[in-house]
Amino acid sequence: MPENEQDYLQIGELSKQTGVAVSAIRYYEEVNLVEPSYRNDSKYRFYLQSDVTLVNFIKKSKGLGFSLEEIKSILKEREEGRSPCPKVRVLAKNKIIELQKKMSDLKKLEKELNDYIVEASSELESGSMDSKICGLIDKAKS
Amino acid sequence: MPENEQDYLQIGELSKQTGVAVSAIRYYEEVNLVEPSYRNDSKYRFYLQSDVTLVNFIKKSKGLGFSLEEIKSILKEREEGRSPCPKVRVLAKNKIIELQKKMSDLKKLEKELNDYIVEASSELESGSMDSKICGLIDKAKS
DNA sequence: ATTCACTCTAAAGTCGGCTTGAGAGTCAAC
DNA sequence: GTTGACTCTCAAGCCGACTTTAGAGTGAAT
Repeated sequence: MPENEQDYLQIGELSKQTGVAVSAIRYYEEVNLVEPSYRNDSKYRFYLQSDVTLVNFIKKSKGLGFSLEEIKSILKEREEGRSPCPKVRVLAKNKIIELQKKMSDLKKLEKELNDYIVEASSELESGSMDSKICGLIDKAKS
Repeated sequence: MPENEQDYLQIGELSKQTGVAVSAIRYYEEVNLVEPSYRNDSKYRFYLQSDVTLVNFIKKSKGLGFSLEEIKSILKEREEGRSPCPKVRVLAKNKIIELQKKMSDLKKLEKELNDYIVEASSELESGSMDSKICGLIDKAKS
């Protein structure tokens, strides 16, 4: 099929160019995320340059918190000729909302801790720090 | 040891009051996170009211993305009499930074998608959408 | 005395996302 | 023609955080 094997990457090269382990790339194939564009007689996988981009896309998306299943569904949409963008945008929006909630919760926790530290050091001065060593845990009502 | 068993919660009650599964609570004991304050002759676990707060703290922290190990280290500091706050603050700060990076990456992705959609629809009008069905993947360079 | 909900332990299973191991084939260089 | 780096498959192992299963004991009510 290929004009010329030099135009293709072997799995090790793809791994090097993306920083994704060979075993992981093989795993992506197992879950139908990345297929080599062909295999030679000795079953060696050969990839296109565009697969570098694809694997990088997977890597990036994973880093943003998408699961391989989510990534797959995006890719499937594209395969089917539909633009994946609306789907990606929904996923991205949800992820952003999720992260925003976490951040605001964390900021609340941080503020509680700051408040506590102030409290604690004034109590330290007045010499009665015994019982509530850290208000933190008692504040975890929710 | 206890004055009165009524003052204590059995594991099912603790589970109900926290919304954390019985099996999960037993697991927390296995990894030294939550110990029952005593056990009766038939090995039943009995917990203090304060363990409700503790389990809720674990639940909350987990929700914020802390691992059980991280939570344990916070709790250990407290046990050792040191105030866990500095540690918690460091962990919280790191978590916030992590989330901020993810959010900014997601926002970048979202923007790329918006840009792409504009591009795509103008290309649609001009009638040449063939090759780059979605710019998304080709933009995943990083 | 029996039913029934609850509890116990120990071990195995689950899920996602891989990695590791074993054993074998491939390929270019010396 | 052998070394060494690379590739292959298939199966098993690993991590965290649990859940599930199996079999047995407990405790209160009927």
